[in-house]
Amino acid sequence: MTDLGNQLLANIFKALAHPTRVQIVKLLKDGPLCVCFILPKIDSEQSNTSQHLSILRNQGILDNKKTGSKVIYGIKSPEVLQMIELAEKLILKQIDETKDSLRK
Amino acid sequence: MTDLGNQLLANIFKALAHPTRVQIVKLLKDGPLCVCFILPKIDSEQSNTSQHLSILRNQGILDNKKTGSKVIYGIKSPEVLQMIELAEKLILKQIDETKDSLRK
DNA sequence: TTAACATATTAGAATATGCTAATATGATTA
DNA sequence: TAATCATATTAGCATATTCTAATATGTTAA
Repeated sequence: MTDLGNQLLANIFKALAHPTRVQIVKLLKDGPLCVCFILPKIDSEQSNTSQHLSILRNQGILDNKKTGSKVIYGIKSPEVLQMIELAEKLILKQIDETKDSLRK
Repeated sequence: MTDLGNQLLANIFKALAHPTRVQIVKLLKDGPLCVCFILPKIDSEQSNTSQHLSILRNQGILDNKKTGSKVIYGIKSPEVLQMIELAEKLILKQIDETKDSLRK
């Protein structure tokens, strides 16, 4: 693919390259949630969590809708869930390898 | 998953969060290659490319073996190829949406 | 054994990212 | 309309990442 394509791909990975953002995506895996529900699950300031939500939204990973004064975020690109599953699989394999190499 | 798990997941995404590193992984998709083959494909300094290879190796995404003075890098965790494919699918959908919204 | 080759490592400057604290915006309630 | 609630935005500091230039290490060839 082109340089531009690799940059776009890197941008997607960058959006997921933070533990808080991974946590947010996983929180939303079963459906959209109010920010007011997300905030207390996340161990950081309201403004910081809002910034992370905004990064995920700007990359087209999440979308949101306003209802009154509340805002509901949801997953717009379900591919990210599969990407996270693959990364989990990769990590589990690495852990198994490490265990094996300790045993012998 | 735990906080630790989200950090490990984020580390995998971080390893892919650079266009040069995406390009390297894609170069290796059909099999291992010599650094001497990779270097001229990548538009940056030798030392910089070496640093990117090292980041991918440290995250368990690539592995390498020495043969004489040459070094061969290959994909150790093929899950990353599927992760890139999913990210590509996501981007293509976004582009289609953008085209649609321009039309109407 | 010296020179050349292939790759890795290091230091440090430039840039990007993440965080906090403060403030802004917009909806709801009193 | 004033006060409060829910969320977003901004500024600026702290930290992390990226790049270049220089140098180191190990291997092969003369």
